[in-house]
Amino acid sequence: MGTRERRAREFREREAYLLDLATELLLEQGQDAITMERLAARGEYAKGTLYKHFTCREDVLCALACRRVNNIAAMLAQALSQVTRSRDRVLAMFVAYELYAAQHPEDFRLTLALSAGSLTDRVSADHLDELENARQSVFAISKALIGQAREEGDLAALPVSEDAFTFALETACQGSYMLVSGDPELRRRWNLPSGEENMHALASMVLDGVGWRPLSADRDYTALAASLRQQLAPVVARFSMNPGTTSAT
Amino acid sequence: MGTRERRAREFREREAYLLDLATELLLEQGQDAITMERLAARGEYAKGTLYKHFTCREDVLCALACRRVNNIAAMLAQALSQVTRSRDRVLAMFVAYELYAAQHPEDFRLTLALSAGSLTDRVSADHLDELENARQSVFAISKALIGQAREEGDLAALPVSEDAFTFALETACQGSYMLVSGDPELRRRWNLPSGEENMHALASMVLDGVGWRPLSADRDYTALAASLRQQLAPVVARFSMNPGTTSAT
DNA sequence: TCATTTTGTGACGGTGCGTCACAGTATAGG
DNA sequence: CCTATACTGTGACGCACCGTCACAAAATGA
Repeated sequence: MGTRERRAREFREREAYLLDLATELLLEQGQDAITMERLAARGEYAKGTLYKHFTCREDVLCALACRRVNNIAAMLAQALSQVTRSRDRVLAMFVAYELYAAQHPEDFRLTLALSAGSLTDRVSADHLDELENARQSVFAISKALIGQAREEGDLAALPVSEDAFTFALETACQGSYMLVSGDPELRRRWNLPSGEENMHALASMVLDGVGWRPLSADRDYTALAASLRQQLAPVVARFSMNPGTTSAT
Repeated sequence: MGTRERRAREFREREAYLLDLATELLLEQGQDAITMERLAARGEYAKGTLYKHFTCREDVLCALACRRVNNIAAMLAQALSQVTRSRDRVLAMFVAYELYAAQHPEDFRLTLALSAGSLTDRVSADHLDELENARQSVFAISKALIGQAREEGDLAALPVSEDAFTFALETACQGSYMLVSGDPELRRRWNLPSGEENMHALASMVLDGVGWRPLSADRDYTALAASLRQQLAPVVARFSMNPGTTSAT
């Protein structure tokens, strides 16, 4: 009698169910609406049961963020498969990020909220680990791109370690979306042609600065970005935020 | 009889007093400790009075952030006055930011928390405006540097508008500190030589990429950064977070 | 069938928010 | 100096949410 296994499975399924509920709340009313109270009221389990899965409210947000980050990683992987040359792929990554951010501003809000409070204290070690792993898988994508570029001879020397460069790329990307999504008016105030254009310009500068070939002088990345935007829109849209996307089956 | 004026002055003084209290709470117990409840309990005014000044809790955080941003702007201005050449000054700005971030991690937390929730709804228009102005004054510093570089012929052409470039610089800087201060373990996991070194490397890449002279090949910015770090430490420390720093007198 | 273990519950004490009717105090006019 | 009026300050109140815990219900297996 596999009682043990069945119990474990049911537990996982219920967690997925609860996270689906949380996702609904997030989409309908924003992250502040994700409360233990409402989760219990809307779903079929009482508050006490919720605390069998999550140590606290932040733990729910953390688990939710984890799903999202995994989803982003999958989305990026798919987007990158559309082009071949390493620098084109970097651009594809930026474009995909941008499209995703436009479709799911709440995702970034979630990330910010988690960064703002100190997680480590109250969140369960399990969910924290899971989130960290998910983040690693996103970073791994950038890192693989750098590896590819070096192999193919498009990127000769780096002034810093590959890890540090990976980190810098991600950092710049997320920082930009933070400012933009944090205050939608910011873009207007600063006469930024558009969030996208700005990001690509920054990316161009960094990549040119580091000598990642073909340099922007040798290839029309603006045009490429435009066409990628067309091409990737449906791909990104497929990774929407509807509940269950990343649930176990 | 300047009754009107006196009242207005007293009002401003009380607001400063309340923000001093909030700062104490922030320093002692973190931003979650800043509640209307405790502010009223610790200070000499009742809750109802607090709501004469602030529309809600977030409004307090907003006003507090405003003070901080102004303080950072002042600090940066001072730091930049230590060197003359434009690109050196950019480096000084990065170093100053870094030193400040190390000394006041709570500042960044505050910024993140404000970006995570939608301010515009509940925060008073006054405080929001003030915060926006404060931010502008920080951006203005970066922008002035770009102006200087162009005037002096150290920066020929930009692939984007000056505003966009300014924005990109700030963005990258803040994004990095977000990731680092959000999760102190991140640095360790990624074998980042150090947060500073990483930031400077990124800055170097961007500045080289955009052709801001002298290029890093022509000048030892690593050594300059190290010496700036020594030189600026006491300057930055002077702009500490003790209450009243930015109060009206 | 029933003792035992596991799972699920929701009432409870506590904290914090934002409001509002009222108490207290200053101002100015008589 | 007194009083009517306007302004300022208050804290109790209703509400929402958190996280806990003693107990109820159900599943297990002997």
